[in-house]
Amino acid sequence: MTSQGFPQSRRLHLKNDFKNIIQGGHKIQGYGLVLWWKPAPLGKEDRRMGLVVSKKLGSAVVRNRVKRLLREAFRLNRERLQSGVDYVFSPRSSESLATADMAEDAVLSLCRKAGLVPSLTAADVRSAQTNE
RNA sequence: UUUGACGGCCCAGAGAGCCGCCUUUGGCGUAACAGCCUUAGGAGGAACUUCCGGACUCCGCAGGGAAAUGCGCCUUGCGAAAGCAAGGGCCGCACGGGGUAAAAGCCGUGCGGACGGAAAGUGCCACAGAAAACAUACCGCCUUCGGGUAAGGGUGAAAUGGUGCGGUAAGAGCGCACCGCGCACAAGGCAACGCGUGCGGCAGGGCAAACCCCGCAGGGAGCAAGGCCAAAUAUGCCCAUACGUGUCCCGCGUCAGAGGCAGAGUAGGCCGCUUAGAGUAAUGGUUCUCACGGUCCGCAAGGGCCGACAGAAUCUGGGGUAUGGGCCGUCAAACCAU
RNA sequence: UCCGGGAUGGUGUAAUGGUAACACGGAUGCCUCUGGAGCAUUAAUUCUAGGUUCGAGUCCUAGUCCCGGAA
Repeated sequence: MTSQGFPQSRRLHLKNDFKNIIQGGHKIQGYGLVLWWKPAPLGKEDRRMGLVVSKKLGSAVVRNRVKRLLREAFRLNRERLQSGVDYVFSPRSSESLATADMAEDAVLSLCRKAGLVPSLTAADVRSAQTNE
């Protein structure tokens, strides 16, 4: 079950990374989210993910809640997403991301819309999970 | 017993499975990271607010004084300080009693009070009004026509004490009684204060959360404080080599910079920093069982749904605010029993 | 995290403690054949709650929200 782990190397935490992805990557909105994505630098086959949460979203409790749900949604569905890509999510509405199911739906739907969910891979992963 | 008000105290659901996160112990692993196994720990009563303190750090500073600024009834206790608590005094408001022609003074209960000074000075007091503090005072009243007067009228938040009797040309503390007020003495009290006695016909409007005066406190900034290490680039110095001078060496001079050093210091890193200790920021997700509370459905058994306020960032003492539940005490009302 | 500043019609700004003013915009009416222009009228919990004061947008206290600075 190591595929579901979410160590620090799979997260974005440098200011320059965020700058590059947001300014030089693709952008798509929907489901109460904004997603920027960009192919990762050479040699990085994994999927990395970052979060940008504005203070306008709500109090510290609300912001923490949304961050945790989005992190969980990404962690559980990481294998379905296109590899070798850096993802940056920014929630715009706390109401449309109130529960874990909603956050998972939003992340998957938005990535599918962006063409970042290879359908074959998704089926493979699903069958692999049921086999386990 | 129930409900409500006030005051005080306590908790901030519990257990288990799976998937994860942060810090950390000991190993494996790596050039160094990464990664894997393992040990221990991981949000609050308000962590919120940033309204007052303190520690700590840097800057300033001989000593003294003053200013900005803040605080302000008294005593005691706790405290480093801010502040908190208890008791007392005085003032205001409400209710009740008593009193009166009607009030007030008086007594009791409850609630509230940022509660030193307005006879040190300055300033402001709209509109209305004759006049808002300096009285040559309007209408009026009286008159011996020089003047006297502040009763009555009206304005206003506020008008140079109030009520009654006497008195007078008309009036007026002009005189008297009661009340109010000021000053002195003063039983008592640690004190704030003040039982009471005497004197004074009355000085005196309000605002100091206006400037100000008095007393007390009182340097400034804040962990993004501050300290350490330190690429690149620029600067300075040294210097192998090269060139010039010179017959040659030493020496002197010049250019370039492969090299070395220097102080300052940017990017960056570390310390400050924590038996939670981050630097895109951990403390989570999900399933089951039980408990508590609320709500809905149901005659009932039972079942469904929901779970307050809120998230550490140098540490720490208070104040304030938000909020779910429980316990205790006091008071009030209703019901039941005697 | 630490430290500053602010809040007045829909918007941008005024207002020695004394009737909340101005510009633009909105609505209604007049004028016009209709529209524009013009004229008239109209709309404010001065962020909220207490307090000081005769009287508070202004002074004081507490809270809410917004903006800014510091690596």
